[in-house]
Amino acid sequence: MTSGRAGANLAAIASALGVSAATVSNALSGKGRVSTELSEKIRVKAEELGYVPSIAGRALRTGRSGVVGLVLPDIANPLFPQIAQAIEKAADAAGYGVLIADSHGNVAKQTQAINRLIERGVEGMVVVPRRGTRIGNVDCPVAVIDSPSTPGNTVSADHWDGGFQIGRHLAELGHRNVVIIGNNPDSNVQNDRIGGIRSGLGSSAQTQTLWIASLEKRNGAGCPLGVAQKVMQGSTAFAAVSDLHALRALTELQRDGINVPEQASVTGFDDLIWAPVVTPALTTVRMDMAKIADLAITALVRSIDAEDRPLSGGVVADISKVAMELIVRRSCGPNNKKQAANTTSTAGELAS
Amino acid sequence: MTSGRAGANLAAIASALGVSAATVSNALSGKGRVSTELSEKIRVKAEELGYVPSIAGRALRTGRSGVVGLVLPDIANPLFPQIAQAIEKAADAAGYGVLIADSHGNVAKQTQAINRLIERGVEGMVVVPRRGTRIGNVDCPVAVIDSPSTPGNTVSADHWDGGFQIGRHLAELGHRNVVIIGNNPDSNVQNDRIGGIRSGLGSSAQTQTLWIASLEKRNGAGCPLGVAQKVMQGSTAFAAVSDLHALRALTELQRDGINVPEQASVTGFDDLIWAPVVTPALTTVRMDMAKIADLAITALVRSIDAEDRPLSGGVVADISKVAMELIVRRSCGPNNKKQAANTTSTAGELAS
DNA sequence: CTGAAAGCGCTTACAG
DNA sequence: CTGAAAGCGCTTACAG
Repeated sequence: MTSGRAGANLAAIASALGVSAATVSNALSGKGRVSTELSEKIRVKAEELGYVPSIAGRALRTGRSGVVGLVLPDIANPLFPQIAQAIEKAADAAGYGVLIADSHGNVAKQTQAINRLIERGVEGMVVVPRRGTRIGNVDCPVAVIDSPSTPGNTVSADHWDGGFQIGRHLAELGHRNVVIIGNNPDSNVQNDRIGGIRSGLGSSAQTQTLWIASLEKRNGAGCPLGVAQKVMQGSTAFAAVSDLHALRALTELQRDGINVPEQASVTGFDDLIWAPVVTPALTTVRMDMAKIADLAITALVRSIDAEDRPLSGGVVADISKVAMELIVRRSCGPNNKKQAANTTSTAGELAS
Repeated sequence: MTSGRAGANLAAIASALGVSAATVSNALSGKGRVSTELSEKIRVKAEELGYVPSIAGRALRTGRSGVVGLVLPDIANPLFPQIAQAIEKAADAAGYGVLIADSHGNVAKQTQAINRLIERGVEGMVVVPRRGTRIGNVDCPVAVIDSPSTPGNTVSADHWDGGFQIGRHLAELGHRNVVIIGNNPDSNVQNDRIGGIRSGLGSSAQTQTLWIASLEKRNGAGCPLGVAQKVMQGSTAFAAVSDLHALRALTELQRDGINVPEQASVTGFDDLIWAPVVTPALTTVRMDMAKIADLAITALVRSIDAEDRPLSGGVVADISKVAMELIVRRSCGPNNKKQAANTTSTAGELAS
């Protein structure tokens, strides 16, 4: 906040023009208390001197930093880049800069990250909480992006509806025996998605849930999911709560000689970067990140403006859930008994 | 930068204790000009009042914002999360906050992003430039992370060496006919990697390069790479310059009935999140992001300290390239003529 | 060891 | 329409 690396400050412009700093300030902020001609002269001079306003000076005077924080549980998570990008864009449009913080690791780190952000003077923050964390008692407005079923949530995708769309799509393709693949049964987001999938499939469908975390605890990280076996046992579709798990299922099926989508359909979630790239391309569901970010930032800014330098901050209350969009790609085909039976033997030949 | 949401500022502590603000400042900054007992009393009082120093006040006085910028060409790129995370961590360790900026789109956006960062008072910035961009004439120290062969580069992975390790590994496994998969021939990073791969394979190997961008321009986005056909024509390995392209090749091979690694090996680059998760797990090469980030931030901070509020900034000069680490996983096996010949017919059956 | 004073750059009532 | 003055919170010589 050295401001004038380029040298000029308000006073410099003022003295160069023989006017007061107050007038320069008024002219540049365009509040209209200065004559048009003088304003114009000041603007030109400012440009000429390469004037860059000092955020520090302004912040000190107004108590506003023009910066919000973004707390992410794990920046390396493949979904968060989308969030970060959307938040940055929305914040920028609202005139705010974005300071990032990674709550990587544990809840203590999250609290620490939040505190550091406060020390750095953020006016508010958007936080994507760690699993099972409640954000309480933060000294500034907070918008929480999590899951509609999480208390204190501000905005999020309608994960349940996303699941419902997937489930309905599979049902329409004729799938009646579906394996749902989740990672962690403690995740609100995952449970919302799974609930939606089940509901979308309808009561006539058989479902079972494969929890990767439990499986890996038993068999070691990176162990096979055993999806090919599920196909032998009659399952015709795999609905994963993330494109990452869908990818895992897809490649394991292929490696074991099962044709996707002829013998088994695979769906994911989130439209991650590889979804359109793999063969066959993944059917998935996408959240409208831009909209979520807009809502989060709008709510945050409203709260910041409403408070207008109070002594206590707080959590912005529940607002809305954003619809998800189904993206149908080739990994998902009709359940065709004859073909499935047909290819089982071929698969057998190849698998060994 | 409202500082005292919690209320207390230096003056409040001072008057509560009947001392001067200067003394409080000295005590809290620990520069040792205050008696131990008084220091302790001040520290306790500060804690009690929930004192949070005003960055704005300090910044205005010292001319230092304690913030650096991070400019990324596309936050949604799967590799950048790792960069962002590492930079955030390194900056945090050095006492700096990180303001993010996305130069998404074009070069004009990049310039604009840089300017906005300057307006926000960053003391320096780390930039991962857009392809083919030179960063010049920025009003603060800049560390550039790109490729050793890019002029003005500050730190980066040794992409050539990473390629070399991949190439040598494939050569040791007996591969003599390798397809290199790149995206864009204009990328310094990709060219470095490809040069390394060729060199690692040695002069006895036949190589050809498949440029995805050109292919897609002819055949449309998401078109098949035709990798199975390459196998029929005698290629036994595919070395991609990114795990994303490796994944594309892998799934396409599997979909076309080619067994990986028995009939063809596949390697990637960057150890992206799915590399260990797919079946077979991808052999790849990883950059030491933590080290790269440390070097970038160290160089940046040194430059910031050296300048100590000059009128001109500039680019931190060339420094170093960081070794890459080969990660061998199952996607990569020995070239075994007999087995390859053996499975070709099976592949043929399935392919149609 | 402690304090009084000045000043970083800005904005905002308030006077004129 | 324009200006003089005060003050946001901090740190840093300088005196004592």
